[in-house]
Amino acid sequence: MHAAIQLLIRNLGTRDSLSAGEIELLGSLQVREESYERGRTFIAERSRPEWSCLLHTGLSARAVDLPNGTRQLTALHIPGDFVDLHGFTLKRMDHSVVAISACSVVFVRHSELKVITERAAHLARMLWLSTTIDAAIQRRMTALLGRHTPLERLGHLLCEAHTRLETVGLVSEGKFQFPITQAELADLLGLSVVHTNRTVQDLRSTGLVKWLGSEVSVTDFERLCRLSRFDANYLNLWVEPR
Amino acid sequence: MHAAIQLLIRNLGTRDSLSAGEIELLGSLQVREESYERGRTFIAERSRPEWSCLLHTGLSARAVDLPNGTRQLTALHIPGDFVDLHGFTLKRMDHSVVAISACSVVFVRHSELKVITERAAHLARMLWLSTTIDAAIQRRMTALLGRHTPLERLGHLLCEAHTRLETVGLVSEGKFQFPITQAELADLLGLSVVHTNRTVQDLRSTGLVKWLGSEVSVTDFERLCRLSRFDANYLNLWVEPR
DNA sequence: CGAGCTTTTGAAGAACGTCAAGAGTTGTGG
DNA sequence: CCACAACTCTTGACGTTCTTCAAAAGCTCG
Repeated sequence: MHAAIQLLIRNLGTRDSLSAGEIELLGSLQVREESYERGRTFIAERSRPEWSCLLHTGLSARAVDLPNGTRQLTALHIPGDFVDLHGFTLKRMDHSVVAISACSVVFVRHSELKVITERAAHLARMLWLSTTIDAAIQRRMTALLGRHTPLERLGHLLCEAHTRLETVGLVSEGKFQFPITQAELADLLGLSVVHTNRTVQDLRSTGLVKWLGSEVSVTDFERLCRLSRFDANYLNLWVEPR
Repeated sequence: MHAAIQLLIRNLGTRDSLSAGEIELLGSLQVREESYERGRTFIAERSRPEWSCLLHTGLSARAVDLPNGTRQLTALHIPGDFVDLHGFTLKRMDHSVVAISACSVVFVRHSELKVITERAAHLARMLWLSTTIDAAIQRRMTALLGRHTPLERLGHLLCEAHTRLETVGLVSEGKFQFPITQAELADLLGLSVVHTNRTVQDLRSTGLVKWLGSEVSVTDFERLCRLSRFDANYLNLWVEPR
């Protein structure tokens, strides 16, 4: 079984237990693996993919490009995320997907996903759940951009990254790799690069986070959550029949 | 068959054709109808509904309430929207749903939706699609708040409302009912009430829109789209096998 | 070592929020 | 049918936040 599929199983498994048959079915999916260098747009807006992609390693983001040359990154994805499952139902992309760091990505055929909806209803609901959790994350992002200060947005992003990375085993002693430039952060937070830089400095000066190069170390997660008004409820991190 | 279910069929039917059997299945769903006065929160954050709601008449919105007493409205819903289908997979609400105008709402049991996923895979994919289109709308909203001017946000909101209301037959001669206060608009656009008011006046002064009381009349949709950088692609308004 | 990125700093101006108050509108009860 | 209360919309003044522009400093990779 491909390691990316194992991450997906771990990801889904934090929301409901999967049967042996379901795990076997996921393991039997034919996958195509690709690697992309940093900055590469590997799924284009308006394209009609016949495969959905699952992030194996690295960071990727959904991007909405605007006519005036700027862009908004609307979501950040981590290993184990079934990034482009939305494309399975949407057919035509309304956004693009870019590699924030070097990425290794695994593709699954839509035709195989369709079979899952026909023969494995519970597993299909789990994949559906994966897209609705993405939507819940997107809602939180909307609220952050609409009604939160830059410092809260940045802190919230780190709280969320910390929490999600932990579920796939990519946090140790509060530390995790977070290879993203401040220009990309700016596109995520809806700020200018200059103000993003000042916000990063503000956050550093709280002492709750150490951030050197691409390594982030959260030294006081509890207080960072309070500062950022972060509450993990929306991530649905509990096991329950779905 | 309940009129709200007919609206849903019309809504889904703009994305793929439904078979007679699927329509019959939707028509056979047991529904519970409720009416709510303007301003009422009828699904609470953190609640665990066992029913999903479908908007029949009126406007409703998803709301994320913030600790400091403000809120962000993250989505606006119109008749025919299966507003709380997200709750079917999420189980516990990450946001609340409020009536923007007086609303009539129809509820469907999660247990019946579960049966659809087990016995009607294509219809289930259509419901899944409904939630991923919601997610696409949410992405657009995120981009609006992050990288668009207040005038573009407001214009885009009207373009989207116009387009979506048209698919359920609620626009005639460019006119539609849009019963929302400027305070609620402010919570949607991520602005203060004062600035929202000035933005509404800016939009009126373009002459592209007439907006008196709760009636909006778009006098030049094409130019309003260009002003707002609106492109309906993300609404998935074409029929295609899904 | 040097080119090209990334981060950082300063200064000036535009955009947006807040506060305060007046004008208009709607709904209700006498 | 009118009067009043409560909400909604509008305007002005002022302060803060954030962007833009420009440039320097630091870092990375050939």
